[in-house]
Amino acid sequence: MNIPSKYDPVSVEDKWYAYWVEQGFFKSTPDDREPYCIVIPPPNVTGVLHMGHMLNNTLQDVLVRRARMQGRNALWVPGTDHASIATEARVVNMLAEQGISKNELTREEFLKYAWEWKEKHGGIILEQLKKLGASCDWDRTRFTMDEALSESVIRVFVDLYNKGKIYRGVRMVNWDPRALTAVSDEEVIYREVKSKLYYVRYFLEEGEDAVTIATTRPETILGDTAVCVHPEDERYRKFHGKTVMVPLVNRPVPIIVDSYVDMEFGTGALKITPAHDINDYELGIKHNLQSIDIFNDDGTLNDAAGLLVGEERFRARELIVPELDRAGNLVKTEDYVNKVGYSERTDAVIEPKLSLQWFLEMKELSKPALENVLNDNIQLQPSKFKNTYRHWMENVKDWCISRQLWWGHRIPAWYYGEGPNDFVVAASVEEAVKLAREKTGNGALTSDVLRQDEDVLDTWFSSWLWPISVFDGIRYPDNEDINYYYPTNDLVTAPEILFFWVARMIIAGYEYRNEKPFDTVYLTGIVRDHKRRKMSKSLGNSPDPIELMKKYSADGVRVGMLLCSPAGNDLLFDESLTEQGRNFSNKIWNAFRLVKSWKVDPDLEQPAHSTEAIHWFTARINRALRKVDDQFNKYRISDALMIIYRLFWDDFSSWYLETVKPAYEAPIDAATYERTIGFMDQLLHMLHPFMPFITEEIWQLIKRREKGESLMISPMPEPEGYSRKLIGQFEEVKEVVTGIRGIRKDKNIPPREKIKLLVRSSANGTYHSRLEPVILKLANLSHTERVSDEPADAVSFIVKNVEYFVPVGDMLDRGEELKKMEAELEYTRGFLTSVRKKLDNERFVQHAPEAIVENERQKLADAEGKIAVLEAQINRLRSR
RNA sequence: GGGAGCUUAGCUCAGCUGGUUCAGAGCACCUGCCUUACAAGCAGGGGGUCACUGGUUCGAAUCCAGUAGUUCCCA
Repeated sequence: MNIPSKYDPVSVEDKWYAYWVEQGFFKSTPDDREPYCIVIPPPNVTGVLHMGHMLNNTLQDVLVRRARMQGRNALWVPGTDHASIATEARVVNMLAEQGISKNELTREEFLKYAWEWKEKHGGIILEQLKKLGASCDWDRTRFTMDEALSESVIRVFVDLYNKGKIYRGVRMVNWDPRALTAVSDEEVIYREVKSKLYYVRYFLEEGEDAVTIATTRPETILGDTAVCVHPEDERYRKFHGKTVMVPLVNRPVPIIVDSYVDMEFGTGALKITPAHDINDYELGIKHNLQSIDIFNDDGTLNDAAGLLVGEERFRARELIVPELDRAGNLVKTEDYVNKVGYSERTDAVIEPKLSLQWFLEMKELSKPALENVLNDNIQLQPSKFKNTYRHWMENVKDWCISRQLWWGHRIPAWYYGEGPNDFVVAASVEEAVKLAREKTGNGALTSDVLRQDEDVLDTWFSSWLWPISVFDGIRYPDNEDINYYYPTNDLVTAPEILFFWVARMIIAGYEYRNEKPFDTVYLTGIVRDHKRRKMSKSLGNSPDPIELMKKYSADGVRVGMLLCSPAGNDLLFDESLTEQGRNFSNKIWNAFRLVKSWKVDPDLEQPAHSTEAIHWFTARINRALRKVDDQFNKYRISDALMIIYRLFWDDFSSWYLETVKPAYEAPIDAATYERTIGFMDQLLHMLHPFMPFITEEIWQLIKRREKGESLMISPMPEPEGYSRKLIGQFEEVKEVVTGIRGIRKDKNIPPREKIKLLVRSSANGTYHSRLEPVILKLANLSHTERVSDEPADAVSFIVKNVEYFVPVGDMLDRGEELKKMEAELEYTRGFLTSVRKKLDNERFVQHAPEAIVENERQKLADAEGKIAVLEAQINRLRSR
């Protein structure tokens, strides 16, 4: 077999992915095994793969592949969400390019375009995930607007409404004047902008006195209904209870007193516009103030403003300033930097606006969701997010679930009149007619008079059901799938959506299944560039994942992502990481090539060094298996990978293979060969969840495999007991070998030149002669000799309590040797002193645990022994 | 403005309930090697007052308080 010296991932990846799909290895149906289930955080149907998805989905694939190999019935459910605002914006833009305006279209016509767009572009991201190796059960792909899922959403809405949890009300919402819709708090992005602070004088109704306020939004003065000061602010004590006149419109408004006001900010006096500021709104309710809405939906001023009617809000700001100046109200203007909210979708400045929306009451619903995270029934990884979660849940606000859009789940409310309560909520028009007849007492009422609400539901109002609705558990709460897979096991997602998705799924889980939706939430970091900037399209600092995979292979990119991704910490992505991943692939490939190149001679005896290396590596691999288990239990995927990385690269390649490797073109004994193949097999298993492609390729090549066999469904090795002592002894061997190599390098003794090693070990010394063959092989020694005296002209080093000497003849530099030894002597003496100090301290001996004290005594003895040896050596060198 | 977190090697991070020579890993760096698996590599090596100040303790990177810097969440 001709195996190329460089691994070529391109053909390999497509080949094995196709094979896995064709063999149905990703599929899962309920059976009597223990299930392991992940539901994908559904990416936007408008989305294309970015680095955040890469990280997130790599992690999910690692978890699900590992669980599958551990014998669990593993299912990863893929899908997308409909992304109401993003998709609608996308479709509106596309239509605009064709010269079609949305308001020329009927709802039905628009939706037809939207569905066409979805069919054409909606699956891109899922196709891209296949390149990454994602082992999703594609037959179970779901979309939040699939019939079953849509019906579930509507049912839930009706149910919550009937439970009195959903209400319709006027509230302050984040209004996007360009998209003409309310957006949720989470869809508002705050940015610092340079603006101005205007100081404006409000004259008292009676007398000449005035109160000066500072505002960034002078145009809203027209909607002012109070001025507020702090109760303890001496400057304004005399104004309590007085009335001031709103500038320009001369409306008398009260001066109210509230400790909400920040005395340090501006002048310490605050103008109150309940209709256009959320804090003012709350103060308005508290103090029973009038609320005057001066804006139209598109952000222009309306009749209620009284002035500048029809002007756009920012134009109005420019216009009102000179007016205020002319009227003698403007005191001064200052430059000021403040944070302004922008719509995530349209980038329009968000206008706080009172509007009639649908809300879900959260207080009661969220109780079990809070409780079960705090008591770790649901675990957040890392747990630091518990604090944040609690903070949010304890202050949870009602959820505005309506959006003024067409793309999405249309609100199932049906109006039959103009009154505020002239509506019914029902899953179908037939049901609505029935309810409306009951409610009105008009038995002749027909569907003709019913008008369905024009708005749709927030996208999260469908994705909060995701872990249930992908199994159709809302419509059929007792079906086989939901009973088997729910609650799911791990959810992997970004902390950014902890509240508006994760928390809400937990809420829905308890409400509709009376059970958590998942055991553990693994929160990933945010992918940033090496300058800590978030990766974004507009900055152009995000590599294209598909290109990256072409360049470094899917396995390489997976490893690169994982190497830098401790849970919950941001990861600073750099291409050098994927390069490291690719290099690792190549390392694995070459180890495979080496093993594969060996010719077995069945008559050959197993050399002692191989026997010992096999014992050692068996212990080593079992220790690694145990450590990996431990890291996975703690969701430290990055560390788990690093353990395997080092196991393969250092222990297996640099130590084990170098020990058992036969001389060039010499054959290997059968026993060693078999064990080596066995180790390779175990290592491939351990690596597979991280690097599925290269491991499958090698696994298929290393032995003859039958059709239908695959590493991905082959059981993961389980850790067995191992000898810690053996590992420790081998560590000493490594030190000896390294010591000899160091001397070779120092003295320019070529690696190929055989040298001898002299060993001096006292009776209680720990020279492990059983492992000597390993030293002979790795250090390329002719032989070793036990000595009792110090040999002349030799460079020495000490490992544990054994002295080693490499004779170097006249190459010995006495001065240098002395210096080295004296330095070591000095260090050891210092060490001894610190140990003595501890042991001389009676309180230490009394208070510290016996094991610790005993250990200090051992350290003392070791150090004393070492000092004696060093002193003797130094004297010897000096006397020559 | 309220809350949470972080600060350990040039970079990114481990370091659990204080105690094994506890100051670590990976990458980067330096030196020598194209040694017939691998230069995408091999061998060897240097590098940190654990942000600062104080406290608790026989003992602190680890616990407590304060200070500085920094990030995130909420408003």
